[in-house]
Formats: sequence, C-alpha cells, structure tokens
Amino acid sequence: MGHESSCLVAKLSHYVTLTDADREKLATFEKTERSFAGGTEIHQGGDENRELYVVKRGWAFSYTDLPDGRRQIVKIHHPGDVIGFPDVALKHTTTTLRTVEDVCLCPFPKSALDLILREAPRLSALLLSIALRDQVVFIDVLRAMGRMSAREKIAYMLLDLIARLRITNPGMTDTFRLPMNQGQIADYLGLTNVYVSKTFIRLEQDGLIRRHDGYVQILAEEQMIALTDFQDRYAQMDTSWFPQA
Amino acid sequence: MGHESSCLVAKLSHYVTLTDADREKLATFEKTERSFAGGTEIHQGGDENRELYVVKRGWAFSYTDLPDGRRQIVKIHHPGDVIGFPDVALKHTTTTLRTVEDVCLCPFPKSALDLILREAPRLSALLLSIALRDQVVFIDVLRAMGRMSAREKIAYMLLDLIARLRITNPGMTDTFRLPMNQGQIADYLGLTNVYVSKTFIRLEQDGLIRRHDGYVQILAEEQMIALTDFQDRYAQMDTSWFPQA
DNA sequence: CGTGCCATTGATTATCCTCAAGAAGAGTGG
DNA sequence: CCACTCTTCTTGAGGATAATCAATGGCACG
Repeated sequence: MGHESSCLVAKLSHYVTLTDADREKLATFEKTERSFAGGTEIHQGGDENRELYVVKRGWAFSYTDLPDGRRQIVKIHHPGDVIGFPDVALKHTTTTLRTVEDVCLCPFPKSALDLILREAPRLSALLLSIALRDQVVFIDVLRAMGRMSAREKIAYMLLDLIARLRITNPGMTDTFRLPMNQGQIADYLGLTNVYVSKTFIRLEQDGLIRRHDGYVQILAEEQMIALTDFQDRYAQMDTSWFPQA
Repeated sequence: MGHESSCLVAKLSHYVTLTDADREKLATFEKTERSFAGGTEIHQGGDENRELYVVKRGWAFSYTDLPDGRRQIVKIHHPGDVIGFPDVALKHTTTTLRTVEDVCLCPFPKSALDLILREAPRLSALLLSIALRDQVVFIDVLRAMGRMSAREKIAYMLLDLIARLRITNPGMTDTFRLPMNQGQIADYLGLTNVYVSKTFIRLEQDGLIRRHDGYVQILAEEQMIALTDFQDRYAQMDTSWFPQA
C-alpha cells in the first residue's frame, strides 16, 4: 500500500481498469494528508459542510450516540476506504469519526466529486456502484443485528473484516490484527463489553477462532460461513453495465 | 400521484427542479407497468440479472432470510420509490421482494442508468445523492436495531414511515394507513409478533398513539421524536455541490 | 510503584422469546 | 344465513439470552 499508487487506486483497481485520466482525477483526492493519534475525535456528528477523507493508514470508525449515551458504531474504516461518503447527500455530518489507532487521512472537498460526475462517467458509475454495494453491506449488517445471536454476530463481524482486508492485502490468509477493544466491538454489534468477552471465550473454546496479542485467527472459516450465511460482497461487483471508456 | 406526472418525478422534484430533458429520461423508467396481488413474491434473493422497479401504487417490502428461516425485512417500499437500486452493484439480487397489498410496478432495465450517467450529470448527482441518503437512513435503522428497546423501535418505525409518506402526500397530518401485519413489523424491527402486539398496546395505553382499522394516529409526535432522537432525512438534501444544469 | 485501561469472572436481573390457547374478523361454500 | 376455515391480534405462563452490577487481575505507561 502505497508510495506511487495510493490505497484508493489499489482498491478501485480491484474492480475496473483505470485510465491514466482516472488516476489523475483520483490523485486530487489524496493531495494533502494529515496524521492523528489513536483515540482522536476527528469530527463530530452535526458538524457542517465537512470534507471527505481517504484513509491512508490505520483504522478508524464512525458512530452515533443516543441522547442518553448508548453508542452505535456504524462503520469501521480501513486503509483505502473513503470516509464520509454517505454524508455527501446531507448538509450536516450524521456520525462522529474517531481513530482506533494512529491514523493518516487525506481530506478532500465534496466538490471534487462534481468534477468526476461531469467528466468521468465510467468513474461516476464506479463511485455509484460502491455507494450501492455499501448499501448491500449495511443490509447484511442489519440482518445480523436484527436476527442473529451474539455468537453469530461476532462470527459475522470477523468474517466481514477479513473479507475486506483481503481486498487490499491479497497475501492474507486466516489471521489478522484486530485493534479494537471489546467495548468498541460491543458498540458495533449492539452488545455489551462483558458479553463480547464471554462470547469470544466460547468461540475460542469451540475451536472456531484463536486470539493472541491483538490478532485473531479464523480456525474454521467454512463453519463460520455456514453459521452466519456469510456472503462476500467485496470480492466482485457487476461492472458490465458501465459506460464504455 | 399520477396521470401525467409520475410519483418518481414527484419525489425527485422535491429535491431539484427537473428539466424537460430530465423528465423525458425518467419517463423511460415508467414506460411499462405490471400489477401484482397482495402477498405475491415478485423475485427471489439470488436471482440473476434483475430489473429495477418504480412503485406506482401500493406497499411492498424486501427481505432476506437466514437458512433456518429467521427473516429480516430490510426495506419498505412506497409509491415513488425505486426498488432494487442497491443490487445494481452486484450480479445477483440480494433480497426477496414481496407485496404487502395490491401493487402496481414499472419495471426497467439496469442499462437505463447508463444513459443517465453519460448524458445527465445533474440527474446522476441526484441519483448518487439518493443512494447516499439511503445509506444514512440505513445507518439510522442500524442504530435503532442495535441500541433501542422494543418500545423505541416501534416509535422510530412509525416516525420514519410518516416522514416518508409526507414527501409525496404533503397534505398528511398525524394519521396514516399501516397495511403491514404485526409479524411483518416484527421482522422489520428484529422482534416477534407477540412482543410487537404487547408493545403496541403499551404505546397506546401511554397515549403516544392510537390505532383503528389499519390506521395509526401519532398523538405525541414531539415526545416520540425525543424518545428516539429521530432525524428526518427525507425533507431535505444538500444539492449545492451538484453540477450546473 | 501507582494509575488507568482492558479483559475476565460471577451473581443477579430484565427484556424479549417461546409456546399455547383463545377471540375477533374476513372470506368461502353449502 | 350459517357453519367453517384462515388469518391476525391478544393474553398468559415460563424460559433464555443478554444486560447490569461489581470485583479481580494483567498489562502498559508515566
């Protein structure tokens, strides 16, 4: 993940062949970069007129709170992800953005999208497709939240994370670093930190996973896929209907 | 809702002024129409190469099942909605579409989007915005599913439905028809039909709502908004960054 | 060597589910 | 017009999953 080629270009190239003109336009998204320490709040929900970010390094997440403090983490951001895309539709930010660890982000203004839409129909189609694919992913999460047990939810989350990480790290096998703590995992899955702990231990005892120093190893991926009816939405998209280059 | 102006045009016109060229392109979405009886399965999750639909009349919903039969309703469709938009990104349908009552739909092919993206940047921006706005809506639902009690979930659902219906029916006040049964509401909110019944009764006893012959009346909208921290995502969008006409 | 964060563990509680049965209403056929 | 069925909503009893509360130990960090 990159010196010359950015993680964004790497991620998008997974789906279509980008022309030099496309790469040039995308490069404007990563002109500037800013670093943040772990546990930093980068912007708050309700802020106005925000920028978008491309993640260059590190994990972050977006969350919303209920007035009484209950928290829901809504999206976990990895390198190559675009943060804040959904908020483009609205005048105000809907979620708060917080870093999990030390992070490097590339901010860019909404108006950069305008250029893409006017001049690059093929890239527009790709951006639209990613927005729509993300909707499908949200639908999958919704199903997990509404109808899965705690055990299934955690299995689902682990499968989802590893599927996403494999897109940009093709060498990855069955082990990945999980820098989030159990309170954050609980806020993502609609559980409590205590119950996440207990459920992780059961998953380990049942031989589905193993944990060591912040890493998770998936021992029985097939079994976990069956348990959660997991579908990988990241590996491929339908680009057949795109405008020609 | 429509003879000359379609519900789709009506819904989109709420956000931007459409040119005649725009209307003409959108009209291709509603060239043909098909009617379905209530309780019909229109297409199954996993089907290939599907069409999109504009809803002309009646309610429908999209759902996914887990292998053991647990069901999650993912989206409730009203007149003017485009059904199947998220699936454009993928080769196969992700959800099953079922009618709630007698329904009239206008099917159109994916490729119609291609035309828009190539020739109508402003309309492209609007479609992209709607896709992104729908993501925000999914995020709101996610928060409800993850962190709200049954009582709050139902209140949230009712507020969401009435906010959506108000877009196309500006005359609507505090009462609307809710043609879904309690099992379907349960499948939407991640509850059971029994508990939905009990919770509805409590809401009624507490004077928040009233029910009569399939209609729901919101008696204490302010209180319910406070209870659920409800945000109306439908009333306005940020169109300021759109390409000029 | 404190201090703070985090994971773990146990005891208790509550929300919501499961199972079961009954009532009200709509539609059907005789 | 009257059974009859079917669906939906309601009600109650009992149970399970996950929450809450509280305490402990490990580990990193200053």
